[in-house]
Amino acid sequence: MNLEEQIISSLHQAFKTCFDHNLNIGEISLQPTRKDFEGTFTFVVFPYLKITKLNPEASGNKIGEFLKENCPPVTDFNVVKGFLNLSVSKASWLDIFKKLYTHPSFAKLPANGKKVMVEYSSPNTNKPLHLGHLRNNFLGYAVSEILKANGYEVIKSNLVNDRGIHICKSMVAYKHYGNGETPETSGLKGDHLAGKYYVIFDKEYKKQIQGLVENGEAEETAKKNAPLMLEAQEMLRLWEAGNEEVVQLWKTMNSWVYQGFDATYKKMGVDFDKYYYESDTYLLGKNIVEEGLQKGVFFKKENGSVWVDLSEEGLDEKLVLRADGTSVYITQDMGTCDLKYNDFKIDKSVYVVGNEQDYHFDVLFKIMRKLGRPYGDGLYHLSYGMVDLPTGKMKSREGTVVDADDLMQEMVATAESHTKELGKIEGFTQEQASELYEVLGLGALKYFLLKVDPKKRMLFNPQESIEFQGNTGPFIQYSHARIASILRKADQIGVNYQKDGFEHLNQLEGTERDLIVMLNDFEKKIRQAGEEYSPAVIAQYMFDLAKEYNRFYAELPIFNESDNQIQSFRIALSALTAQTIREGMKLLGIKVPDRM
RNA sequence: GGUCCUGUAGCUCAACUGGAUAGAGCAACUGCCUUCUAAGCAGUAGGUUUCAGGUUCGAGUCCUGACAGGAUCACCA
Repeated sequence: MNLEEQIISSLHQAFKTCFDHNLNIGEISLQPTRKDFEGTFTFVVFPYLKITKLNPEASGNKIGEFLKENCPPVTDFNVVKGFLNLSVSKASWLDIFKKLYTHPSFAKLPANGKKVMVEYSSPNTNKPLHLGHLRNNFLGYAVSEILKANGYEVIKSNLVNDRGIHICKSMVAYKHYGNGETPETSGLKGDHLAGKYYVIFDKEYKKQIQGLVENGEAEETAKKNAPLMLEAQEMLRLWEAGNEEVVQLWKTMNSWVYQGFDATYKKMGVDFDKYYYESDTYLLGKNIVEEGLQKGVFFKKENGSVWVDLSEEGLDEKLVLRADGTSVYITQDMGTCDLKYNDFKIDKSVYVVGNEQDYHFDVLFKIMRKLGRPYGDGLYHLSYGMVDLPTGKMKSREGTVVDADDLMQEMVATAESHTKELGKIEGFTQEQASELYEVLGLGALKYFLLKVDPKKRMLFNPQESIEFQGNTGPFIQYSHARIASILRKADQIGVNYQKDGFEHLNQLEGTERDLIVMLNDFEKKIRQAGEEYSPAVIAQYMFDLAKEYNRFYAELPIFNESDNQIQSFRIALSALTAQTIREGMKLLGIKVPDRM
């Protein structure tokens, strides 16, 4: 039983004894005491006045007295209005510290025997990744790590959108204007090469439309009849028919793109356990349409198209199969949904996809539940908001996208110049230095994108994201490096801080206590982040923890402390903080340096 | 137009899910490097939580209605 549970149990007892009332344990909750008041936990008595039949002040006092007498960790209390503030003994905090410090895997909850798949990234293969993908990838990776820490077995998957009209556009443009260019001859990363031709397609296509319009065609028909568009559509048809030449070009260009993506993923520090390719899955789902018809979940219209009626669920009728019997987007998503389950027997399936697809996933999940899938309740759309630029929305065709590779490179370069300016890397080898720049640059970027609640749209201001002060990744990394420095020194001069150097300690400063309180919260934060699928919870916690540590660091001496026990305790407290920062940042996919 | 999301300090974000005097960072200003990393710490200033009602001991949080921004409503993906 942890401290909070212990106090809650005593509160339960208090109501029984003082007011002869059996309070439901689950209904009792404590909240942190506000900084301006004495105490650590606060119990709000307002909701219970009908039970106590006393005024708020008297109720608080009566319960407080009981706890002081009967709950050993509670040493004191005060009542302000209806708020009962509880102080906890130093010994309890020291106990908690010892427990955390000697607990080998405090950052991981026990396995719960459940499997979850997290699908994220899911790129199109016609262009390189951009800023929006960065948010997606960092989120997906971090949520996977967080779910692992919550005891799930996690399968990270990537559903690659490798076929369709978009890649055909790149292929058509390449055929016309490529002159046999390859990543090798052009010096371009494969994904950037494909993207280059996607842009060329759009440019030439627009010229053709303009030409047609000038010849008197309406814009609508011009868009449909432009030769390049017709050619792309024909290419898609040929691809589906298995035309050898087209398939060959498709394979070649996609393989270039994958090489490019691999490099980008590596730099981002994300990975996948399972790749799905849409070229393999796009025909799936038709059998489910059949099943749905038989079960009466779907119905057929006169022209042969198949629909689902979700009006009872507050949505509309939705098409699941075209009149000509071909699939739509949701058809294959139904199929892939089953495929994932059949492959891994997962209990939960998380889709990290932007909020512009809220409606689509709402429909998909409702359909799968209507069909009675065993994993139906485990389907979750982790919907995240767009990333805006100060100049407005990113539009790939207008060239206002922020390229992922460029941005990461820029962040690393900024980290480098900033670090050199501060002149703190004496004695670093060239290799160590560039490793540090990577860690800092990417740490800054990841933290910037992860600290915001996923579901909110966010503004990406290049200037601010590059800041290294305040609520940033490097600030947290810096706090870790400071501690690492202390530990090096402690090892060097032979201070024992492993377990028993502070066994008989019986005093505790306020900042030390505040730090322990915060460290003790880690498990709760991991749980909350898992329940809410929100790395932002961890990010916020990391910042608060680092800030608390820096306060401790500034206020209290360590190596100038004359009392050996206090000294080794402070070093141990620092070590535990470092470990918590390391584990927490790992959940965000951010590395922490030992020196910076 | 229907549906959904968002609206908090000049800017970027929090607020433990209904609790006390709404908190951080950036930007501005003031202190602190002869103690362990100043990428730090302490402090000052900055608010009618978009607006109007309602629910109750108590509302940034819940309900209703405005207003603003965004997404979506394809036999596209």
